[in-house]
Amino acid sequence: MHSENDKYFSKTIEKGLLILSLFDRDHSKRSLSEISQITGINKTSVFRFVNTLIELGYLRKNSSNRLIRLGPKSFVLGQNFFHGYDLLQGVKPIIDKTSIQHNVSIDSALLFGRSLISLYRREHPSLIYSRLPILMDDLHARALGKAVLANLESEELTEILKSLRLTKLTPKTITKKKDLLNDLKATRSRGYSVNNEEYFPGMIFIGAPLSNYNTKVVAGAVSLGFRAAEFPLSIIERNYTGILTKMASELSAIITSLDA
Amino acid sequence: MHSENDKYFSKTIEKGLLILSLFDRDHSKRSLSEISQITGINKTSVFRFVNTLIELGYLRKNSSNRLIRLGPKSFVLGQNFFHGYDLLQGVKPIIDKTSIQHNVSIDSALLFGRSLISLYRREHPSLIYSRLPILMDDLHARALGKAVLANLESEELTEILKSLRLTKLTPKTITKKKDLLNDLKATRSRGYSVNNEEYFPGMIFIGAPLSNYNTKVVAGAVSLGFRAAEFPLSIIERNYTGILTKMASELSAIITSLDA
DNA sequence: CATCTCCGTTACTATTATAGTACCCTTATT
DNA sequence: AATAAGGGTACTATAATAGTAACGGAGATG
Repeated sequence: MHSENDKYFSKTIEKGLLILSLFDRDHSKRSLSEISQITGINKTSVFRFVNTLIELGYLRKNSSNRLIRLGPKSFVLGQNFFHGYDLLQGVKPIIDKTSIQHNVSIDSALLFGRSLISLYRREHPSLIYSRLPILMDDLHARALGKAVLANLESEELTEILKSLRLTKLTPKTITKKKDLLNDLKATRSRGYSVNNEEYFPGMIFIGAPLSNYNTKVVAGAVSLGFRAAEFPLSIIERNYTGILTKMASELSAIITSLDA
Repeated sequence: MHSENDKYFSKTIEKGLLILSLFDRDHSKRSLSEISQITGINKTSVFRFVNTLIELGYLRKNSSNRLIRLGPKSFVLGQNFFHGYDLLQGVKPIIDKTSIQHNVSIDSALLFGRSLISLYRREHPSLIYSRLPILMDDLHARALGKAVLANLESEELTEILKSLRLTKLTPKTITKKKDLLNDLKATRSRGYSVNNEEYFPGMIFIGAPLSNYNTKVVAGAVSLGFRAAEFPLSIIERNYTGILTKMASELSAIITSLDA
C-alpha cells in the first residue's frame, strides 16, 4: 500500500484499484470480509467501494452466497488494457520477426519496481512451457532477471538484492549472493546474461537488457531460449548473441521512442 | 456517466475508472485537458486522479510532451482480469471441444446493458476475420444479437430497440424495424437465430441464446459460422442446429452455476 | 520580438465524501 | 434455542474533493 502524503493523490482511487486487483486467475471469488482483511480497509468502506464497483459492472455479486467476482466491465477493460498497451504493440512485431527469422523462442519483460512483468513471449512451435507467471520474482535464476540486475545502478541493485530471495529452483541455480554478484559482473562485461539450466532443467537462456536511450535507465530485458540437449552453450554463444543484442537494440529504440 | 444517489456509492472510484477506461487499442495516448473534456470532470480533479494513477503505475506520462499512456500496472491488471474472468474460463473448454469435434467456428457473447461483449471466439483454422470488436453494437445484423433480442422481455426489447440503429452492413441486412420484429418472432419459435449474409457478405451464422436457468434471464448467445459458398443455409439448418442448441444448453448450465 | 493562447500545475477553502463506531439482521452452526 | 459470523445500515467527526482562481512555460501568431 502506498502512503503518499502528496496533496494531489486520491486515496479512494488507490483503494478501489487495490480491491479490483485482488481478483485474478487464482482468486476469482472473494467475500467482503476477506477483502477487508487483505486490504486493511474498514468494512463499511469496502462495502461502499464494492457496491460501487458492482453498480458500475466491474464486479458482480452472487445473490445467494454473496461472493464477489469480476464483472463484464472488468473483462472489457482487461482486453482494452492488453490491446492498448503501446509497449506491447511496439515490441510484438520485432519479436515475431526475429523469432520467425531465426527459429528461436523469445521472451521479454519490463522492470517495474522490484519485479519483472512478462511483456511478450513467442515460442518456437515445438517448445511449450506450462503456465508462466505474469509477474516474475526469481530474477536471480533467469536470463531476463540477470540482464536487468547487471545493468542497474549500484544503489538500486543493493536495494533489490536486499529483498530478493535466492530460491533454489534447479541444481544449478545460483543461491549465494557473492556468486550472483560475480555473475552479474561477468554479464555486464559480456553484454548478455546466461541462464544455464538455473531456472528450468534442460533449458538454456541468454538475455540482454533493454534501456531507454534518453534516460539511460534499464527498462527491461529480452531473452532467447534453447533446449540444452539440442544447443550446447558454446554453440549458442557463438551463433545467437549477435541476434540477441541486435534485437535488444531495436527494442530499446522502440521503448525510447514511446517513453521519450 | 452514472448519476447514483446511492449513499453507498463512491463517485471518486467511478471517475477513476472512467479515466482509465478511456485508454484502449485506438487511444493509447491522451492529454489532461482531453480527458477533462471527455469525462466532464474538472481539470484539477483530473490532474489529481491522473497523478494518482501515475504514482500507482496504472498510467505513465511522457516527460517531454506530457501525454498520458497506460502504465505497466494496467497491463498486469488487464491480464489478471482476462484470466480471472470465470465466465470465460468456464465457457472456453466447452466451445473448444465443440469446435474441434464438429470442425466449426464458434463465437460467444454476453449481454451487458444494451450491447454485447465478445466473450470467446474459436475459429476453424481456414477462416480468419479481421479485427473484430470487443463490444458489439450491430445486434440487428448478427446471429448473436438476434438470438439475444428474440428472448428478451418485451419491455427491455423495446428499450433496446429504441437506441438501436439498424445500420445497413450488407445488401441483406435487415434495416426496417418491422422486418426485424418478424425475424425475432421467427427466431423465438425456431429456437435459433439466422444471420444470412447480413453482417458479412459470404458468411452465414446461426445463433442460440444463453440464459441463467434460475433467473430465466438472457445472459448472452453463442453462434456457429459458415462460409455460404461451402454450406448452403438448408444444409446448416439440417446438420448444425442440434449441435448449436446442445452447446447452448451446456453453456447456460455453466452460466447458471457461476451466477447462481 | 512581443503578445497571445493553451495547457499543465499549484493555492486555497467551502462543500462533500469517507472512516469508523455501533448496531441490526440474516444465515449457518452447535 | 443460543451463538457466532458476515453482510448491511445509521450516524457524525474528520478528512478529502470540487471548483475557482491564478501562475508559468511552451508554442503559436502577428
